[in-house]
Amino acid sequence: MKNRTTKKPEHVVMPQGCTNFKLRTLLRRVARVYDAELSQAGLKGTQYSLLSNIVAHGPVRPHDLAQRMGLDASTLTRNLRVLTGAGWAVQGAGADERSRLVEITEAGRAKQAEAKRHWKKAQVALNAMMGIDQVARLHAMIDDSMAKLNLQGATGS
Amino acid sequence: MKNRTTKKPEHVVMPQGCTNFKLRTLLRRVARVYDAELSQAGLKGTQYSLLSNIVAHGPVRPHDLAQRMGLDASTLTRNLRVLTGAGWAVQGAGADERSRLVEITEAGRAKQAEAKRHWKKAQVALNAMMGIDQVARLHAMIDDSMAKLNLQGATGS
DNA sequence: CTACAATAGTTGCAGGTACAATTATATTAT
DNA sequence: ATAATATAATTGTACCTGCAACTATTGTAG
Repeated sequence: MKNRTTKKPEHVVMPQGCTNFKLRTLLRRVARVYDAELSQAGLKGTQYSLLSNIVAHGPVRPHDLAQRMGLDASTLTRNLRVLTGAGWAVQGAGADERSRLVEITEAGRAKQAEAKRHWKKAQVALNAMMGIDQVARLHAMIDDSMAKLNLQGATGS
Repeated sequence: MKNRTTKKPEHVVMPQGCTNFKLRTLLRRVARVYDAELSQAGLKGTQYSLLSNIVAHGPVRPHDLAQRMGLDASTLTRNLRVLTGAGWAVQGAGADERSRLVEITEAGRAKQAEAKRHWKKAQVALNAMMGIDQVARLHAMIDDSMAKLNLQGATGS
């Protein structure tokens, strides 16, 4: 008899389970890989991301930084506090009296460079564990998902 | 002339960017959809997941619950505290003197049932925003990724 | 000029997360 | 039986996260 599974159906199955939970679980698992490696440079994955973003796009206003990273402004305030406390970034005066400008310090630039080597090792390790094709497809899917969600989230007025 | 793109290449592009950061950003965005809806039942997405897991698999040992959900045991201790504090779950004596048994209460069962309607609305909303095929593919990719990561993570000795 | 609205950043609150260390109990080797 | 080891849960510490409310400043309508 013919194998039914070989005839792939156009009608895709309804998604089973909770996207939120699945995503959360995967993030926890993935973050462990990065955190284990980055801890050797004294950083968490979140801190590395923030530091790198400042290196790449600073000097920058907190507001724009939060926007770019998809963070709540209040979260950024606190995450930034860790970096400034370590002397890796500073808050200067902005064009406005109400805004500031976040800048990287020399120590911050050095720390980011050091941590980048560890980040690379973690990324390569993940690529090896998941398969490089799978990682590339995951990235593409995340990018696409973000684009669609941000479209819907924008106030269309 | 022939279209080059129709000849799909075996060599896939190197993944660009940081999987950890991308995943984290997407989770934050997705969690907003669920949390906004679930807040109408007085729950966070994480609490709903935990509550549902206890409903589905309880009575259960904290250790097994943490394992099943991919949570650190210490995290579970604290997350559980929220549910027991609200009277949605209780910790009974386990078979052992060192272990416990987590059980749902009637109030907990009712709350989960109430919250499930909101969860469903959030999931349907996400399906609509991202496209149902995309969500199904994302789920499949997450499941596959988790399987590969957990294989590598297991101590092969 | 003044009331009102928009923008930028912070704080209060509540909770999520994990690693290291600790406490208590149970199992196993000698 | 006792010491060494393994298992289960918790606590200490530090950080991540977002919503609501607040302060301060800037922009705008009257």
